[in-house]
Amino acid sequence: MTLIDKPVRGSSSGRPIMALLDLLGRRWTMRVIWELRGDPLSFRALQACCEGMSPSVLNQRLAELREALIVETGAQGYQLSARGRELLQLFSPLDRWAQDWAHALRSDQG
Amino acid sequence: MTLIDKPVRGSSSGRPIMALLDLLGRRWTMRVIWELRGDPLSFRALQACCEGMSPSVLNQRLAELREALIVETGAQGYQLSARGRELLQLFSPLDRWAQDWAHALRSDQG
DNA sequence: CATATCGCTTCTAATTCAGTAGCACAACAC
DNA sequence: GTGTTGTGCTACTGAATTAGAAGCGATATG
Repeated sequence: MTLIDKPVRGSSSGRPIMALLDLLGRRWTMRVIWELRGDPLSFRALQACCEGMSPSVLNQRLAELREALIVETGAQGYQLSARGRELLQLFSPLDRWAQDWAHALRSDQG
Repeated sequence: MTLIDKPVRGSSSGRPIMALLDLLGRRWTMRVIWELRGDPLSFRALQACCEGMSPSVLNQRLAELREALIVETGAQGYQLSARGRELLQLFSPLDRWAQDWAHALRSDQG
């Protein structure tokens, strides 16, 4: 039973996008992918990047991301797989969007 | 103190992208945005779309997304704001990516 | 009046996450 | 050999988040 077929947390539809949204909708998951956008990082470097997130959760996320073939372990530590870099590129526009968004929030509420 | 300025869960950097990743990295958040890609949905319709997610959590997510100006309430129920639809468009390629991904996972593990 | 549907609240239990301490291993110095 | 340092990672307990069911007040329809 693969990661895709088994009933995903909060989704038993089996549709890949639901499985993906569930995977990404776990605390720190997108952040970890984001932090691996550059050079490979060691476990402890990743931990430091993510403001000291718990090693237990980091290890869990890394296991999930490795099982999902998004992250792999290389000689210099953890890095995105080719597929993972593809996914990251889909996120790249988020950075720009987030800046506009922050500006709008400040105008609206601040 | 705005949503952007206050120390975001797991991030005190104040960088918009971190605030965004934190917001999206909560259970059901991306799923709710995804389910609102079409017509407006009522509270209970959204709940049904999301396989019966807890009304307490749904209400909490809707409040967060409204505060973030991503979701708004219209005559026919909840809908994405213009900004929210922009964000959704950044997600659209995810659907395609997820299908390739599912195929790869099945080849690799299934 | 009764009935139904709606958004939403309240409550408790289950799950997940946070945070600290520390283990096992390897690479170095001595 | 011993000691030190750094690594990936585990184990544990308490805190935070989520799940799940029940139901309230409001509105609409008969």
